[in-house]
Amino acid sequence: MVRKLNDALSVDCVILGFDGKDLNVLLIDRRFYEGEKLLWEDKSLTGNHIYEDEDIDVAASRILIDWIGINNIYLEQFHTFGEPDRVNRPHDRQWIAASGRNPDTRIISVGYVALLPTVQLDSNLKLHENVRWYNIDSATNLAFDHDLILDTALKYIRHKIELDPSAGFALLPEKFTLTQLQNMYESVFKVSYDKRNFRRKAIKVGYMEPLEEWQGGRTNKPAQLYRYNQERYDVLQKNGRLSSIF
Amino acid sequence: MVRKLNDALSVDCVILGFDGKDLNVLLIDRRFYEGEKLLWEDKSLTGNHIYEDEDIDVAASRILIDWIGINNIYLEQFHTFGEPDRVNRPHDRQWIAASGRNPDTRIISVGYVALLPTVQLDSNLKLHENVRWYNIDSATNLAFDHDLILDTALKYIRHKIELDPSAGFALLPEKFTLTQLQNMYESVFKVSYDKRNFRRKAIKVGYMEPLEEWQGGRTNKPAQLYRYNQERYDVLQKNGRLSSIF
DNA sequence: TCGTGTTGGTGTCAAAATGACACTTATAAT
DNA sequence: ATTATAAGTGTCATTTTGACACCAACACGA
Repeated sequence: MVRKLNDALSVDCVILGFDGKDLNVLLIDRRFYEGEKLLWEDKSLTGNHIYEDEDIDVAASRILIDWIGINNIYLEQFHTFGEPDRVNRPHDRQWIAASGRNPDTRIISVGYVALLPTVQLDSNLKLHENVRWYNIDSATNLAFDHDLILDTALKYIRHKIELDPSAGFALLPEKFTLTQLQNMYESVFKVSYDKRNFRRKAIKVGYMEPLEEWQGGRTNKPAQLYRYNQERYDVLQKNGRLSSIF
Repeated sequence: MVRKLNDALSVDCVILGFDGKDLNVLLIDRRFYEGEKLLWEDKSLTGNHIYEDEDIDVAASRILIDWIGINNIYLEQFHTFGEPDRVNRPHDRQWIAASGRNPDTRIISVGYVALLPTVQLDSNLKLHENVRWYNIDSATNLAFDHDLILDTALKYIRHKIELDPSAGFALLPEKFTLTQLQNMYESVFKVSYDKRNFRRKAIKVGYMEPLEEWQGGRTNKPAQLYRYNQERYDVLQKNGRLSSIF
Protein backbone atom coordinates (compact mmCIF):
# COMPACT_ATOMS: atom_id res chain seq x y z
CA MET A 1 0.00 0.00 0.00
CA VAL A 2 1.30 3.40 -0.99
CA ARG A 3 0.97 6.01 1.69
CA LYS A 4 -0.29 9.35 0.59
CA LEU A 5 0.69 12.64 2.18
CA ASN A 6 -2.08 15.05 3.05
CA ASP A 7 -1.25 18.26 1.15
CA ALA A 8 -3.34 20.45 3.39
CA LEU A 9 -2.09 19.30 6.77
CA SER A 10 1.41 19.51 8.15
CA VAL A 11 3.31 19.31 11.39
CA ASP A 12 6.04 21.71 12.46
CA CYS A 13 8.41 20.85 15.28
CA VAL A 14 10.08 23.49 17.38
CA ILE A 15 13.10 21.64 18.69
CA LEU A 16 14.55 23.49 21.68
CA GLY A 17 17.91 22.62 23.16
CA PHE A 18 19.65 23.94 26.24
CA ASP A 19 23.43 23.86 26.32
CA GLY A 20 24.03 24.67 29.97
CA LYS A 21 24.06 28.39 29.32
CA ASP A 22 21.63 29.33 26.58
CA LEU A 23 18.48 28.18 24.91
CA ASN A 24 18.80 27.17 21.25
CA VAL A 25 16.48 26.15 18.47
CA LEU A 26 17.22 23.71 15.69
CA LEU A 27 16.76 25.28 12.26
CA ILE A 28 17.17 24.19 8.68
CA ASP A 29 18.98 26.40 6.19
CA ARG A 30 16.66 27.00 3.26
CA ARG A 31 18.55 28.03 0.14
CA PHE A 32 16.87 28.87 -3.14
CA TYR A 33 18.96 28.57 -6.30
CA GLU A 34 18.37 29.61 -9.86
CA GLY A 35 20.72 27.25 -11.65
CA GLU A 36 24.00 27.79 -9.82
CA LYS A 37 23.11 31.13 -8.41
CA LEU A 38 21.89 31.48 -4.82
CA LEU A 39 18.88 33.75 -5.07
CA TRP A 40 18.05 33.93 -1.40
CA GLU A 41 18.31 31.98 1.84
CA ASP A 42 16.68 31.88 5.21
CA LYS A 43 15.94 29.35 7.95
CA SER A 44 12.96 27.24 8.82
CA LEU A 45 11.72 24.92 11.52
CA THR A 46 11.68 21.20 10.95
CA GLY A 47 8.36 20.03 9.57
CA ASN A 48 6.56 17.89 7.07
CA HIS A 49 3.16 16.91 5.84
CA ILE A 50 1.40 14.01 7.50
CA TYR A 51 0.21 10.79 5.93
CA GLU A 52 -3.50 10.31 5.38
CA ASP A 53 -3.65 7.45 7.88
CA GLU A 54 -1.10 8.78 10.33
CA ASP A 55 -1.75 9.93 13.87
CA ILE A 56 -0.60 13.53 14.35
CA ASP A 57 1.59 12.67 17.35
CA VAL A 58 3.19 9.93 15.31
CA ALA A 59 3.88 12.34 12.47
CA ALA A 60 5.66 14.66 14.89
CA SER A 61 7.72 11.74 16.15
CA ARG A 62 8.60 10.77 12.62
CA ILE A 63 9.85 14.28 11.90
CA LEU A 64 12.17 14.05 14.88
CA ILE A 65 13.57 10.78 13.61
CA ASP A 66 14.01 12.22 10.12
CA TRP A 67 15.86 15.31 11.27
CA ILE A 68 17.69 14.39 14.46
CA GLY A 69 17.65 10.62 14.46
CA ILE A 70 15.96 10.17 17.85
CA ASN A 71 12.45 10.52 19.19
CA ASN A 72 12.65 9.42 22.81
CA ILE A 73 12.55 13.00 24.03
CA TYR A 74 9.98 15.40 25.40
CA LEU A 75 7.49 16.17 22.60
CA GLU A 76 4.16 17.88 22.93
CA GLN A 77 1.58 19.55 20.73
CA PHE A 78 1.08 23.21 21.59
CA HIS A 79 -1.00 25.00 18.93
CA THR A 80 -2.49 24.71 15.45
CA PHE A 81 -1.89 27.42 12.90
CA GLY A 82 -4.53 27.91 10.25
CA GLU A 83 -4.72 31.45 8.92
CA PRO A 84 -5.73 31.04 5.28
CA ASP A 85 -2.77 33.13 4.09
CA ARG A 86 -0.08 31.89 6.45
CA VAL A 87 2.26 30.68 3.69
CA ASN A 88 1.62 33.38 1.13
CA ARG A 89 4.83 35.43 1.06
CA PRO A 90 6.67 35.47 -2.29
CA HIS A 91 9.65 33.39 -1.13
CA ASP A 92 7.35 30.83 0.43
CA ARG A 93 5.26 30.52 -2.73
CA GLN A 94 8.41 30.23 -4.83
CA TRP A 95 9.71 27.49 -2.54
CA ILE A 96 6.48 25.50 -2.54
CA ALA A 97 6.15 25.73 -6.32
CA ALA A 98 9.76 24.62 -6.79
CA SER A 99 9.14 21.53 -4.68
CA GLY A 100 6.27 20.54 -6.95
CA ARG A 101 3.32 21.54 -4.77
CA ASN A 102 0.58 24.05 -5.45
CA PRO A 103 1.28 27.32 -3.61
CA ASP A 104 -2.43 28.08 -3.54
CA THR A 105 -3.27 25.08 -1.39
CA ARG A 106 -4.12 26.18 2.08
CA ILE A 107 -1.92 24.46 4.64
CA ILE A 108 -2.87 23.98 8.25
CA SER A 109 -0.01 23.17 10.53
CA VAL A 110 -0.02 21.55 13.95
CA GLY A 111 2.86 22.79 16.09
CA TYR A 112 4.87 20.57 18.42
CA VAL A 113 7.69 21.46 20.83
CA ALA A 114 10.51 19.10 21.57
CA LEU A 115 12.90 19.65 24.46
CA LEU A 116 16.36 18.20 24.97
CA PRO A 117 19.85 19.10 26.14
CA THR A 118 21.90 20.05 23.08
CA VAL A 119 24.66 17.60 24.03
CA GLN A 120 22.30 14.75 23.27
CA LEU A 121 22.64 15.56 19.58
CA ASP A 122 26.37 16.13 19.38
CA SER A 123 26.89 12.94 17.39
CA ASN A 124 23.65 12.95 15.42
CA LEU A 125 23.87 16.44 14.02
CA LYS A 126 25.95 15.25 11.09
CA LEU A 127 22.82 13.58 9.70
CA HIS A 128 21.94 16.69 7.73
CA GLU A 129 24.61 19.24 7.03
CA ASN A 130 22.11 22.08 6.68
CA VAL A 131 20.66 21.70 10.18
CA ARG A 132 22.14 23.58 13.11
CA TRP A 133 21.45 24.96 16.55
CA TYR A 134 20.77 28.69 16.65
CA ASN A 135 20.71 30.80 19.75
CA ILE A 136 17.09 31.57 20.48
CA ASP A 137 17.66 35.31 20.23
CA SER A 138 19.16 35.06 16.74
CA ALA A 139 16.29 33.00 15.37
CA THR A 140 14.33 35.70 13.54
CA ASN A 141 13.13 36.29 9.99
CA LEU A 142 12.30 32.64 9.56
CA ALA A 143 10.51 31.00 6.64
CA PHE A 144 6.71 30.89 6.38
CA ASP A 145 5.08 31.98 9.64
CA HIS A 146 7.77 30.28 11.68
CA ASP A 147 8.57 33.42 13.66
CA LEU A 148 5.05 33.22 15.02
CA ILE A 149 5.25 29.48 15.59
CA LEU A 150 8.54 29.78 17.46
CA ASP A 151 7.26 32.62 19.58
CA THR A 152 4.10 30.72 20.45
CA ALA A 153 6.16 27.65 21.33
CA LEU A 154 8.33 29.67 23.69
CA LYS A 155 5.33 31.10 25.47
CA TYR A 156 3.83 27.67 25.67
CA ILE A 157 6.93 26.11 27.14
CA ARG A 158 7.27 28.86 29.72
CA HIS A 159 3.74 28.22 30.87
CA LYS A 160 4.32 24.52 30.83
CA ILE A 161 7.45 24.63 32.97
CA GLU A 162 5.87 27.11 35.34
CA LEU A 163 2.98 24.73 35.98
CA ASP A 164 4.88 21.50 35.73
CA PRO A 165 8.53 21.92 36.66
CA SER A 166 9.25 18.36 35.61
CA ALA A 167 9.10 19.47 31.97
CA GLY A 168 12.12 21.68 32.52
CA PHE A 169 14.36 18.73 33.25
CA ALA A 170 13.85 17.60 29.67
CA LEU A 171 16.21 20.44 28.77
CA LEU A 172 18.95 19.21 31.09
CA PRO A 173 21.23 16.20 30.88
CA GLU A 174 20.56 13.46 33.40
CA LYS A 175 23.20 14.85 35.72
CA PHE A 176 23.37 18.59 36.01
CA THR A 177 24.72 21.29 38.28
CA LEU A 178 22.59 23.80 40.13
CA THR A 179 24.18 26.55 38.08
CA GLN A 180 22.99 24.86 34.89
CA LEU A 181 19.53 24.56 36.39
CA GLN A 182 19.53 28.24 37.24
CA ASN A 183 20.79 29.16 33.76
CA MET A 184 18.03 27.06 32.26
CA TYR A 185 15.35 28.90 34.22
CA GLU A 186 16.95 32.23 33.48
CA SER A 187 17.11 31.67 29.75
CA VAL A 188 13.64 30.17 29.46
CA PHE A 189 12.01 32.92 31.50
CA LYS A 190 14.42 35.74 30.61
CA VAL A 191 14.85 36.81 34.20
CA SER A 192 17.64 36.51 36.72
CA TYR A 193 17.66 35.07 40.18
CA ASP A 194 19.78 35.57 43.26
CA LYS A 195 22.12 32.60 43.39
CA ARG A 196 21.73 31.83 47.08
CA ASN A 197 17.98 32.14 47.12
CA PHE A 198 17.69 30.06 43.98
CA ARG A 199 19.78 27.24 45.42
CA ARG A 200 17.94 27.30 48.74
CA LYS A 201 14.67 26.83 46.92
CA ALA A 202 15.97 24.27 44.44
CA ILE A 203 17.20 22.09 47.27
CA LYS A 204 14.03 22.47 49.28
CA VAL A 205 11.62 21.36 46.55
CA GLY A 206 12.69 17.82 47.31
CA TYR A 207 12.78 16.18 43.91
CA MET A 208 16.42 16.70 43.06
CA GLU A 209 18.99 14.42 44.60
CA PRO A 210 22.58 15.51 45.10
CA LEU A 211 25.03 12.92 43.79
CA GLU A 212 28.45 12.16 45.17
CA GLU A 213 29.86 13.28 41.87
CA TRP A 214 31.45 16.49 40.77
CA GLN A 215 31.67 18.02 37.35
CA GLY A 216 35.32 18.02 36.33
CA GLY A 217 37.28 19.10 33.29
CA ARG A 218 36.99 22.76 34.02
CA THR A 219 39.42 25.42 35.09
CA ASN A 220 37.85 26.18 38.43
CA LYS A 221 36.08 24.69 41.41
CA PRO A 222 34.16 21.56 40.38
CA ALA A 223 30.39 21.73 40.78
CA GLN A 224 28.33 19.06 42.47
CA LEU A 225 25.99 17.10 40.20
CA TYR A 226 22.29 16.58 40.88
CA ARG A 227 19.69 14.31 39.38
CA TYR A 228 15.97 14.81 38.93
CA ASN A 229 13.92 12.17 40.71
CA GLN A 230 10.61 11.51 38.97
CA GLU A 231 9.22 9.24 41.69
CA ARG A 232 9.70 11.82 44.40
CA TYR A 233 8.16 14.43 42.15
CA ASP A 234 5.09 12.28 41.55
CA VAL A 235 4.61 11.65 45.27
CA LEU A 236 4.92 15.33 46.09
CA GLN A 237 2.49 16.21 43.33
CA LYS A 238 -0.06 13.65 44.47
CA ASN A 239 0.09 15.04 48.00
CA GLY A 240 -0.26 18.59 46.76
CA ARG A 241 3.16 19.47 48.15
CA LEU A 242 4.71 20.65 44.92
CA SER A 243 6.24 24.08 45.18
CA SER A 244 6.45 24.84 41.55
CA ILE A 245 7.92 28.11 40.51
CA PHE A 246 11.37 29.56 40.92
CA MET B 1 -19.04 32.34 -4.84
CA VAL B 2 -20.14 29.14 -3.16
CA ARG B 3 -18.21 28.33 -0.01
CA LYS B 4 -17.13 24.75 0.38
CA LEU B 5 -16.78 23.02 3.74
CA ASN B 6 -13.60 21.05 4.34
CA ASP B 7 -14.75 17.49 5.10
CA ALA B 8 -11.57 16.57 6.89
CA LEU B 9 -11.24 19.51 9.23
CA SER B 10 -13.61 20.56 11.95
CA VAL B 11 -13.78 22.74 15.00
CA ASP B 12 -15.31 21.73 18.33
CA CYS B 13 -16.19 24.31 20.95
CA VAL B 14 -16.28 23.48 24.63
CA ILE B 15 -18.58 26.16 25.98
CA LEU B 16 -18.19 26.42 29.73
CA GLY B 17 -20.53 28.42 31.89
CA PHE B 18 -20.44 29.22 35.59
CA ASP B 19 -23.72 29.88 37.38
CA GLY B 20 -22.39 31.25 40.66
CA LYS B 21 -22.17 27.80 42.22
CA ASP B 22 -21.21 25.20 39.64
CA LEU B 23 -19.41 24.81 36.37
CA ASN B 24 -21.54 23.74 33.41
CA VAL B 25 -20.97 22.78 29.82
CA LEU B 26 -23.27 23.43 26.90
CA LEU B 27 -24.24 20.22 25.10
CA ILE B 28 -26.42 19.25 22.18
CA ASP B 29 -28.84 16.35 22.46
CA ARG B 30 -28.08 13.95 19.63
CA ARG B 31 -31.05 11.70 18.85
CA PHE B 32 -31.00 8.99 16.20
CA TYR B 33 -34.31 7.87 14.78
CA GLU B 34 -35.31 5.03 12.54
CA GLY B 35 -38.54 6.37 11.11
CA GLU B 36 -40.47 7.39 14.22
CA LYS B 37 -38.54 5.23 16.60
CA LEU B 38 -35.75 6.67 18.74
CA LEU B 39 -32.89 4.19 18.36
CA TRP B 40 -30.44 5.89 20.68
CA GLU B 41 -29.44 9.28 22.05
CA ASP B 42 -26.46 10.93 23.61
CA LYS B 43 -24.92 14.40 23.85
CA SER B 44 -22.23 16.19 21.95
CA LEU B 45 -20.24 19.38 22.05
CA THR B 46 -21.01 22.16 19.63
CA GLY B 47 -18.92 21.90 16.48
CA ASN B 48 -18.84 22.08 12.73
CA HIS B 49 -16.58 21.74 9.74
CA ILE B 50 -14.71 24.79 8.55
CA TYR B 51 -14.87 26.46 5.16
CA GLU B 52 -11.95 26.03 2.79
CA ASP B 53 -11.07 29.71 2.94
CA GLU B 54 -11.96 30.30 6.57
CA ASP B 55 -9.59 31.13 9.39
CA ILE B 56 -9.82 28.58 12.18
CA ASP B 57 -10.46 31.21 14.85
CA VAL B 58 -13.21 32.64 12.69
CA ALA B 59 -14.79 29.21 12.30
CA ALA B 60 -14.87 28.83 16.07
CA SER B 61 -16.51 32.23 16.38
CA ARG B 62 -19.07 31.28 13.77
CA ILE B 63 -19.98 28.17 15.72
CA LEU B 64 -20.65 30.29 18.78
CA ILE B 65 -22.96 32.54 16.80
CA ASP B 66 -24.75 29.52 15.34
CA TRP B 67 -25.38 27.85 18.65
CA ILE B 68 -25.64 30.57 21.26
CA GLY B 69 -26.15 33.72 19.22
CA ILE B 70 -23.16 35.65 20.59
CA ASN B 71 -19.41 35.58 20.07
CA ASN B 72 -18.07 38.46 22.13
CA ILE B 73 -16.90 36.11 24.86
CA TYR B 74 -13.64 34.46 25.91
CA LEU B 75 -12.67 31.98 23.18
CA GLU B 76 -9.35 30.24 22.77
CA GLN B 77 -7.88 27.30 20.90
CA PHE B 78 -6.50 24.64 23.23
CA HIS B 79 -5.67 21.41 21.35
CA THR B 80 -6.03 19.58 18.06
CA PHE B 81 -7.35 16.03 17.98
CA GLY B 82 -6.21 13.83 15.15
CA GLU B 83 -6.15 10.14 16.01
CA PRO B 84 -7.03 8.39 12.75
CA ASP B 85 -9.87 6.45 14.41
CA ARG B 86 -11.27 9.13 16.67
CA VAL B 87 -14.78 9.00 15.15
CA ASN B 88 -15.01 5.29 14.50
CA ARG B 89 -17.53 4.04 17.03
CA PRO B 90 -20.69 2.47 15.56
CA HIS B 91 -23.06 5.25 16.67
CA ASP B 92 -20.72 7.87 15.32
CA ARG B 93 -20.40 6.17 11.96
CA GLN B 94 -24.17 5.74 11.79
CA TRP B 95 -24.65 9.41 12.56
CA ILE B 96 -22.14 10.60 9.97
CA ALA B 97 -23.57 8.35 7.29
CA ALA B 98 -27.11 9.53 8.05
CA SER B 99 -26.03 13.14 7.61
CA GLY B 100 -24.73 12.35 4.14
CA ARG B 101 -21.00 12.25 4.83
CA ASN B 102 -18.55 9.40 4.41
CA PRO B 103 -17.82 7.77 7.78
CA ASP B 104 -14.42 6.64 6.49
CA THR B 105 -13.14 10.17 5.99
CA ARG B 106 -10.62 10.98 8.64
CA ILE B 107 -11.62 14.09 10.56
CA ILE B 108 -9.18 16.29 12.40
CA SER B 109 -10.72 18.60 14.91
CA VAL B 110 -9.36 21.76 16.45
CA GLY B 111 -10.68 22.30 19.97
CA TYR B 112 -11.67 25.70 21.37
CA VAL B 113 -12.88 26.64 24.85
CA ALA B 114 -15.35 29.43 25.43
CA LEU B 115 -16.02 30.86 28.88
CA LEU B 116 -18.99 32.83 30.08
CA PRO B 117 -21.36 33.22 33.01
CA THR B 118 -24.43 31.09 32.33
CA VAL B 119 -26.76 34.04 33.00
CA GLN B 120 -25.48 35.66 29.84
CA LEU B 121 -27.38 33.06 27.82
CA ASP B 122 -30.64 33.04 29.72
CA SER B 123 -32.49 34.73 26.88
CA ASN B 124 -30.58 33.16 23.97
CA LEU B 125 -30.94 29.55 24.96
CA LYS B 126 -34.27 29.30 23.23
CA LEU B 127 -32.43 29.45 19.90
CA HIS B 128 -32.16 25.67 19.75
CA GLU B 129 -34.41 23.57 21.89
CA ASN B 130 -31.98 20.65 21.96
CA VAL B 131 -29.13 22.64 23.54
CA ARG B 132 -28.78 22.85 27.31
CA TRP B 133 -26.37 23.45 30.16
CA TYR B 134 -25.18 20.31 31.90
CA ASN B 135 -23.36 20.18 35.19
CA ILE B 136 -19.76 19.43 34.42
CA ASP B 137 -19.82 16.25 36.49
CA SER B 138 -22.78 14.80 34.62
CA ALA B 139 -21.22 15.39 31.19
CA THR B 140 -19.97 11.87 30.45
CA ASN B 141 -20.48 9.32 27.69
CA LEU B 142 -20.52 11.99 25.05
CA ALA B 143 -20.56 11.53 21.29
CA PHE B 144 -17.39 10.92 19.26
CA ASP B 145 -14.29 11.54 21.40
CA HIS B 146 -15.93 14.44 23.16
CA ASP B 147 -15.24 13.00 26.62
CA LEU B 148 -11.55 13.38 25.83
CA ILE B 149 -12.02 16.82 24.31
CA LEU B 150 -13.97 18.06 27.32
CA ASP B 151 -11.44 16.64 29.74
CA THR B 152 -8.55 18.23 27.86
CA ALA B 153 -10.40 21.55 27.80
CA LEU B 154 -10.90 21.45 31.56
CA LYS B 155 -7.24 20.78 32.18
CA TYR B 156 -6.34 23.53 29.79
CA ILE B 157 -8.59 26.06 31.42
CA ARG B 158 -7.28 25.18 34.88
CA HIS B 159 -3.76 25.82 33.70
CA LYS B 160 -4.83 28.97 31.96
CA ILE B 161 -6.53 30.47 34.99
CA GLU B 162 -3.69 29.44 37.25
CA LEU B 163 -1.22 31.34 35.09
CA ASP B 164 -3.47 34.16 34.08
CA PRO B 165 -6.15 34.85 36.65
CA SER B 166 -7.81 37.35 34.34
CA ALA B 167 -9.22 34.47 32.29
CA GLY B 168 -11.26 33.36 35.28
CA PHE B 169 -13.32 36.52 35.27
CA ALA B 170 -14.70 35.50 31.90
CA LEU B 171 -16.77 32.98 33.89
CA LEU B 172 -18.26 35.64 36.14
CA PRO B 173 -20.79 38.37 35.45
CA GLU B 174 -19.44 41.90 35.43
CA LYS B 175 -20.46 42.38 39.05
CA PHE B 176 -19.91 39.44 41.34
CA THR B 177 -19.64 38.60 45.01
CA LEU B 178 -16.54 37.19 46.66
CA THR B 179 -18.45 34.03 47.43
CA GLN B 180 -19.17 33.57 43.73
CA LEU B 181 -15.51 34.12 43.02
CA GLN B 182 -14.57 31.51 45.58
CA ASN B 183 -17.15 29.06 44.21
CA MET B 184 -15.73 29.61 40.73
CA TYR B 185 -12.23 28.75 41.85
CA GLU B 186 -13.46 25.80 43.86
CA SER B 187 -15.42 24.29 41.00
CA VAL B 188 -12.77 24.89 38.37
CA PHE B 189 -9.98 23.45 40.51
CA LYS B 190 -12.07 21.00 42.51
CA VAL B 191 -10.61 22.08 45.83
CA SER B 192 -11.92 24.07 48.75
CA TYR B 193 -10.54 27.14 50.44
CA ASP B 194 -10.87 28.70 53.85
CA LYS B 195 -13.31 31.57 53.45
CA ARG B 196 -11.39 34.14 55.46
CA ASN B 197 -8.04 33.38 53.88
CA PHE B 198 -9.55 33.38 50.43
CA ARG B 199 -11.12 36.77 50.90
CA ARG B 200 -7.98 38.26 52.40
CA LYS B 201 -6.04 37.20 49.35
CA ALA B 202 -8.71 38.17 46.85
CA ILE B 203 -8.79 41.69 48.25
CA LYS B 204 -5.03 42.00 48.39
CA VAL B 205 -4.35 41.10 44.74
CA GLY B 206 -5.45 44.60 43.88
CA TYR B 207 -7.36 44.15 40.64
CA MET B 208 -10.83 43.79 42.03
CA GLU B 209 -12.72 46.87 43.11
CA PRO B 210 -15.47 46.76 45.70
CA LEU B 211 -18.58 48.57 44.54
CA GLU B 212 -21.05 50.44 46.71
CA GLU B 213 -23.64 47.92 45.64
CA TRP B 214 -25.07 44.91 47.34
CA GLN B 215 -26.64 41.82 45.88
CA GLY B 216 -30.30 41.80 46.88
CA GLY B 217 -33.25 39.55 46.28
CA ARG B 218 -32.13 36.85 48.63
CA THR B 219 -33.31 35.59 51.98
CA ASN B 220 -30.24 36.53 53.98
CA LYS B 221 -27.54 39.11 54.41
CA PRO B 222 -26.81 40.87 51.10
CA ALA B 223 -23.32 40.41 49.68
CA GLN B 224 -21.16 43.23 48.45
CA LEU B 225 -20.47 43.29 44.71
CA TYR B 226 -17.01 43.55 43.20
CA ARG B 227 -15.79 44.25 39.70
CA TYR B 228 -12.67 43.06 37.91
CA ASN B 229 -10.45 45.91 36.79
CA GLN B 230 -8.47 45.03 33.66
CA GLU B 231 -6.33 48.19 33.71
CA ARG B 232 -5.09 47.57 37.23
CA TYR B 233 -4.40 43.97 36.32
CA ASP B 234 -2.32 45.00 33.30
CA VAL B 235 -0.28 47.45 35.35
CA LEU B 236 0.39 44.88 38.05
CA GLN B 237 1.36 42.32 35.45
CA LYS B 238 3.72 44.69 33.68
CA ASN B 239 5.44 45.45 36.98
CA GLY B 240 5.71 41.78 37.86
CA ARG B 241 3.51 42.30 40.89
CA LEU B 242 0.84 39.80 39.99
CA SER B 243 0.13 37.32 42.72
CA SER B 244 -1.61 34.75 40.69
CA ILE B 245 -2.92 31.67 42.39
CA PHE B 246 -5.52 31.19 45.06
C1' DT C 1 55.29 27.05 43.46
C1' DC C 2 52.95 30.97 43.66
C1' DG C 3 49.66 34.10 41.95
C1' DT C 4 45.62 34.88 39.17
C1' DG C 5 41.31 34.13 37.14
C1' DT C 6 37.05 31.97 37.46
C1' DT C 7 33.10 29.67 39.16
C1' DG C 8 31.20 27.04 43.21
C1' DG C 9 29.30 27.34 47.44
C1' DT C 10 27.47 29.17 51.86
C1' DG C 11 24.16 32.07 56.41
C1' DT C 12 21.46 35.71 58.56
C1' DC C 13 17.93 38.68 59.36
C1' DA C 14 13.85 41.50 58.72
C1' DA C 15 9.55 41.59 56.21
C1' DA C 16 5.81 39.36 54.10
C1' DA C 17 2.73 35.62 53.30
C1' DT C 18 0.38 31.70 54.86
C1' DG C 19 -2.74 28.62 57.31
C1' DA C 20 -5.59 27.52 61.14
C1' DC C 21 -9.47 28.85 63.58
C1' DA C 22 -15.21 30.78 65.59
C1' DC C 23 -18.38 34.12 66.16
C1' DT C 24 -21.48 38.11 64.95
C1' DT C 25 -24.50 40.47 61.41
C1' DA C 26 -28.02 41.35 58.08
C1' DT C 27 -31.89 39.97 55.73
C1' DA C 28 -36.52 37.54 54.29
C1' DA C 29 -39.87 34.34 55.53
C1' DT C 30 -42.89 32.51 58.84
C1' DA D 1 -40.40 37.82 67.47
C1' DT D 2 -38.17 33.76 65.90
C1' DT D 3 -35.69 31.19 62.60
C1' DA D 4 -32.89 29.96 58.81
C1' DT D 5 -29.19 31.22 55.87
C1' DA D 6 -25.21 33.16 53.97
C1' DA D 7 -22.06 37.36 54.71
C1' DG D 8 -18.45 39.20 56.91
C1' DT D 9 -14.54 39.81 60.11
C1' DG D 10 -9.10 39.41 63.26
C1' DT D 11 -5.25 37.14 65.49
C1' DC D 12 -1.32 34.60 66.03
C1' DA D 13 2.33 31.28 65.17
C1' DT D 14 4.84 29.40 61.34
C1' DT D 15 6.83 29.55 56.91
C1' DT D 16 8.59 31.80 53.00
C1' DT D 17 10.78 35.46 50.80
C1' DG D 18 14.30 38.70 49.32
C1' DA D 19 18.39 41.28 50.14
C1' DC D 20 23.11 40.92 50.82
C1' DA D 21 29.21 39.52 50.66
C1' DC D 22 32.75 36.54 51.25
C1' DC D 23 35.70 32.22 51.16
C1' DA D 24 36.92 27.73 48.57
C1' DA D 25 38.63 24.84 44.94
C1' DC D 26 40.65 24.15 40.82
C1' DA D 27 43.71 24.91 36.29
C1' DC D 28 46.79 27.49 34.18
C1' DG D 29 50.68 30.30 33.23
C1' DA D 30 54.34 33.05 34.98
